[in-house]
Amino acid sequence: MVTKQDIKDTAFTLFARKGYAETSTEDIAKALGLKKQSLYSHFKSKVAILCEIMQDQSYIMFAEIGTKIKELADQPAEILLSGIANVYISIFSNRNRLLLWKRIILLTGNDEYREMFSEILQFDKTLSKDLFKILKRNNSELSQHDFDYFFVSYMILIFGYLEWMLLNDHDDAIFNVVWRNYWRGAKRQLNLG
Amino acid sequence: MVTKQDIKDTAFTLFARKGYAETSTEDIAKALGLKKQSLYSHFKSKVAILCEIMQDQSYIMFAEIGTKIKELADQPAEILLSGIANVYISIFSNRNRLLLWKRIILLTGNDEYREMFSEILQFDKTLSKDLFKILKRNNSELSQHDFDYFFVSYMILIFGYLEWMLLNDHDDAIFNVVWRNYWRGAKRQLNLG
DNA sequence: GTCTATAGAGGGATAGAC
DNA sequence: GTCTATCCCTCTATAGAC
Repeated sequence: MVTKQDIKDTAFTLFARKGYAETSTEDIAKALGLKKQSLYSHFKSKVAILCEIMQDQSYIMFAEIGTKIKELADQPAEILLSGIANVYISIFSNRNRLLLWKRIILLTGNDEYREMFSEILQFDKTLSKDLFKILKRNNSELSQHDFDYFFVSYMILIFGYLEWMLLNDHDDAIFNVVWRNYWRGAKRQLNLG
Repeated sequence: MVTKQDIKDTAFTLFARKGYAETSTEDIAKALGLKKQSLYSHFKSKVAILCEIMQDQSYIMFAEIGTKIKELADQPAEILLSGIANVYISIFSNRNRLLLWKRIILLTGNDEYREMFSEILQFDKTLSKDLFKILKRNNSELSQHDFDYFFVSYMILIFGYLEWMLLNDHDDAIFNVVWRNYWRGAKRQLNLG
């Protein structure tokens, strides 16, 4: 017997590799040894499968990053920030997860799906607020303005590295070099250098 | 009368905003005031439209970056490298162009399209070779190994910023800050600092 | 929960008149 | 070069038997 989770796992892989529109309900069912009609006992529509998958995925991401922030809140800024960057990398070392997130970002370019995933993609707003509070604690001179500029370059580093991981495998040595060079500039933005 | 270029322009916009699979030949024809069957006098298939569009787009990109490299080959490294980064940004300030390129990268995750666009996406290999030659000219101590590490971080900066532009508009002030911080670390990688 | 049957819409593409 | 007519296929989804 096929469970809801089985369907989500299989659809996750297919949506990630082929794309949502390019994956038919028949593709999903076939991979599970089912007829496509049987999926409708578990989900009311195809898009409902994608929605549940993305809810699970965003929950995982929010939880992992939230945990790491709590764990490192009292550490020096570099430890905290490189720690969070490494959580992003560890989460998206799962190639299918990386592909699916990239696809979801582009789905929101389509009116039909814009509302559906916009909330999930706003996580950086939450992260920005949390980080500012923590960094301000150890450095009361830090202005919102300076932090905002820093945060953009921090996101660019992370998303740039994730983009690179689309075409290359993650490589700790490379990321460490990239991080060290990045941090040399960033710590000045945070008035730490 | 509708020209081939009209069809490419309209399809370009629709493919970029909705996605290739999500755009039907009828969508394209309707936007042009045509019946979908009329497109087949100009193109032999739907995918042929996408291929021609991407050939045009890659030609534009290769030409603009190639021209800038020649123009700045004798300038100091920072002028050359920030100049090329700015050409990328200027090219992809066209939001539809940025969306379409991101979609093409993901299309190659689909077996059906892998071969079709893999060549276009290898441009960074050419760029890497050209830049190494130029930088080596002014700094004969530069090793391939050091350059490779530098080049990864350079691509991460550019692609990270393009990713950021997906969700925000380009902002010269922000890019300049990001670039300055980046360059502080990068010039050491190139033994210039 | 899985199946068969089927609805009903929309997809890409071709033939041939004008 | 654009049209109408048409083909054949695939798609999502529902109804109802087991």
